Amino acid sequence: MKIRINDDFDLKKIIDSGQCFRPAEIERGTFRFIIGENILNITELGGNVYDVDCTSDDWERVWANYFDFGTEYKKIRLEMVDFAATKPYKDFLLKALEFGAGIRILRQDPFETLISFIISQRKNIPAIRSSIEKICQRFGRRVGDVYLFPRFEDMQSLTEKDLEGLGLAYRKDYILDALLNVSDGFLESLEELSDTELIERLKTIRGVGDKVAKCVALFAYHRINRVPVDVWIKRALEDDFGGENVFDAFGKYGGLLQQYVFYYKRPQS
DNA sequence: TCCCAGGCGATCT
DNA sequence: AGATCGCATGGG
Repeated sequence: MKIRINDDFDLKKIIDSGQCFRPAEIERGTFRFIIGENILNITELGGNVYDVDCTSDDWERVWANYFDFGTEYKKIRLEMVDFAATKPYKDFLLKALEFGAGIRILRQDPFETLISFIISQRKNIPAIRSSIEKICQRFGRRVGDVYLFPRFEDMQSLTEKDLEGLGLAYRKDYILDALLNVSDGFLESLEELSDTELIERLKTIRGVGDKVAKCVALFAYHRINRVPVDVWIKRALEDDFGGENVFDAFGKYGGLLQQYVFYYKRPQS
């Protein structure tokens, strides 16, 4: 099925912006995304046209939400460009907003996002991907040549021993504590909470601090005003913004701006 | 080889 | 409340 997408939509940038770990460019111009038990192969045909290997029903039901087509990213980006132009650090900001044009914030699965960002601490992105892929292969259901990310039910009775050999190191305990907490609709119940309450609840899980909680809030619960501050954002704040927290100034889009800055600041691997 | 990674919890002041 | 430190492992 062919589709046309007129808004900001750059698959490679979305994948390389550090918000997700499993999606990949499997052939030149063809990308694979997975959410739940849904697998999508999407190919760039040029001229804002894409080929997708799903039904129009699944596109509307699953993928339009996942790619957040209800939000106009180009419009927001241009608003941010106008606002950035009034700032003393505009040179860096304008370059970041241009460089990252096409980035969107995916609406990802909360359980996968939580486990993934617990793993992410003190790891580089290739190492994170490696650990997550091993988890999928060991505990996830196989669909063709793809392993789904395991559901909570697939992991709930795991012990520390089951988590060996996955490159998790001290994070094993954190994942086990997350599994203890994440039951009986815990993650679903967070949907209705305010941003600050959501983050506080997530931080009750061992191994979830401010940074990981904000990543989950931003990437799974779509709280696009929450700003995870990692080493790269810290560096940008010091190197490029004179220590001033620019993200506050952008208010409700702070988390989105954070994503542009992260993508611009982090060297491409 | 060596450095460092989308941090966190414990332990101080 | 804020600063410092150890942490296990793997990727570049």
